[in-house]
Amino acid sequence: MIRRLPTLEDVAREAGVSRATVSRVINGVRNVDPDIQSAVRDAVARTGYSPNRAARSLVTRRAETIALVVSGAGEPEGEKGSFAARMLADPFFGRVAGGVIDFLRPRSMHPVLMFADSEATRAEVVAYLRQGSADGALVVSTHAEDPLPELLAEAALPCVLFARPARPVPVSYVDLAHADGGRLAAEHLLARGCRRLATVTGPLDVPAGQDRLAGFRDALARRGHPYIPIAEGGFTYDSGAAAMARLLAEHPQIDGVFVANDLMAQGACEVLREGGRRVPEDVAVVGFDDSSAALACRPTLTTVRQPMEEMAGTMAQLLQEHIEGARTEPTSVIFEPELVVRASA
Amino acid sequence: MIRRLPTLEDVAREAGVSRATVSRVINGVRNVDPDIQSAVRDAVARTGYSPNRAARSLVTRRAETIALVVSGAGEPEGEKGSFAARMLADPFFGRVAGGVIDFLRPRSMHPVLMFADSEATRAEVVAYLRQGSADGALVVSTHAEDPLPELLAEAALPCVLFARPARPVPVSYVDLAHADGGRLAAEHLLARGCRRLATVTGPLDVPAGQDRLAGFRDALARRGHPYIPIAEGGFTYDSGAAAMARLLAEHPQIDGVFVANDLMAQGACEVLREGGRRVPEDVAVVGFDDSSAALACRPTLTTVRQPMEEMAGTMAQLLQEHIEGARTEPTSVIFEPELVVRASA
DNA sequence: TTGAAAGCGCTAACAC
DNA sequence: GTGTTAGCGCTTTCAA
Repeated sequence: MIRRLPTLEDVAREAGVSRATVSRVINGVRNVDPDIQSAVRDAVARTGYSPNRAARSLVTRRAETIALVVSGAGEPEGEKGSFAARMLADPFFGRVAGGVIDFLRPRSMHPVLMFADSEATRAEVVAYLRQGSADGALVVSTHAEDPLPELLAEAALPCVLFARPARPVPVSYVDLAHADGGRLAAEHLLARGCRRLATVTGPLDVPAGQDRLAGFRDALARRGHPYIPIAEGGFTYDSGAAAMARLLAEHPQIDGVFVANDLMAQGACEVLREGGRRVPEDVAVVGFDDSSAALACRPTLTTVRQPMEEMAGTMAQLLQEHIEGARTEPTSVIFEPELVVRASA
Repeated sequence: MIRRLPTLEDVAREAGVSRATVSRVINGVRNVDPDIQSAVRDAVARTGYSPNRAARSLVTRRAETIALVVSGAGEPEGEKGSFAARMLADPFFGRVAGGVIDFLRPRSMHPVLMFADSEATRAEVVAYLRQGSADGALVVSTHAEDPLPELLAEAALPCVLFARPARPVPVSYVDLAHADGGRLAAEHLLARGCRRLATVTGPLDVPAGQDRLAGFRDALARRGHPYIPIAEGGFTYDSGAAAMARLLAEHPQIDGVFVANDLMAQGACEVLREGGRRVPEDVAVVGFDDSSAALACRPTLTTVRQPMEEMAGTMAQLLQEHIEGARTEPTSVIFEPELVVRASA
């Protein structure tokens, strides 16, 4: 019995052929005699061989690994925990990661999880890719002005973003037609009879926040509602609750509100309830994303669905094409949102 | 300008020294003249060199990567999405992953995320480690009778489990003194005056479910409460709601309930509210975990805190020791729970 | 269709 | 304290 792990050489000897032949069989290259093929396979089984990834990567120059990176600004470590912990607790990230993984798994690939929220950690991401530890990156930015996409683009490293960057950068991305989502929300609220509308927006320095608001406003303006009170939130539960409270204090007559994501909508519903408003009887609420928060919320949220798993899958697909060189130009793929009607509006 | 990435050779030439010397500087090996050190560093900066991971791994036999694997039984793909998506949405997993990442990050390591819920995917995990793609595995099992720990142990692959396996396996693990947690819950409920207690348990085929129940029962028995109605749940929101409904139907007089995790407690609170019970005035509720669900729940949950980030950090630490050979025998580290009093009890 | 041989970029003896 | 050299295990021309 050999004490080290079996190598190609061992298998070759066992099968009575050369290393090259074993390699061909393993990699499914044609032009190998069927008899020899099965002899090799037997030898592989007998020796319990499995190819050494490092050795293979060294010559193919492929890590067969991709990085899933969550990139944010360097926020203070709140009591909600580290950046990584906060992101992992966010249902939005969960759906994106799930979509990526479901695309990768059938291909026997597994993502490396990275969190970047400082210059040092961003540099680490770039270094990781440069040294060939991963072939490309899927990046989810949580903030406007995130410098990572540019760093990656400058280094000519394959990457695909989830959502359009705030400033133009020559990289591929997948995104949602956020404005259409805002319109959907406006039309639904109007259709159910709401007349005193307001909105809790996302951060107004990121495209998703801006576009959802723009679409909502635009649809309302076209129906004769030129002015809508707004309160800006930060896509978190707490910020949604706080924004709702402000709105309620200044405009107690509100009968319908569009909240730019589900997590904030959950916070808003809570504030509404504490303020003695029934949802949807007194105030109808429409959320955004259709994340797990939409179902966890009481009442369950009527929301604008973002097909995140699909978007994430496409993102991974695009990255693979870039890595393989099948696609060289930056590409964007935009998905359409869909209204999901539940109890809150 | 060279078109390929710079190699050690390039840096050596640039600095006028040998490859070995550059390697020494890069790896911080002593016995290098300070002048030469800085000359090398300059050359590294000038060439923009970064070491090729595959080449290094090939000779060091270290991937400098660990796998974070979530292992479950092959459940049908419910409408809640794939296995990966479900796990990612679970606040329990989020805290574990966050803890692992926070341990790894300062060490410039990044975990590879793997999900195993079938024989094929479990084999993939084993193969991944065997081929040296990762040096070890951190495994979180979601089910009793998970065969993965045994597979890993048999292959002598470094791994550490989160929670004691249902059947004894010679591997290291971190865990909580679950029974003590159950006791804490019982004492708190009794102390606040509850006399008609009940409990929603976790799955009774896993140690965590059994032990929490045993501790709860034990503490009550010692105080003269020999019989407690129970309803078994599956650690999910829905199962908690369903179990609570059963309990309420059969024992409408209940005035206090210990629910074996926060997610189920959230579901239980919802059922209680729908059933016209005020929490905690009519029925006090104590959860378990102190996950994000505890804060999201209305009222906020009084719960038994599991220091998961710390446990996860220790798990990663143990794995590193095993990988480095500093630790060879299976080890267990048990943490103590703590009661966190909030609004629900 | 198969084999021989040349590296991929790096580390680690070993020699100086 | 530094350089020389021998591989690590694999893929891939190039010949046969």
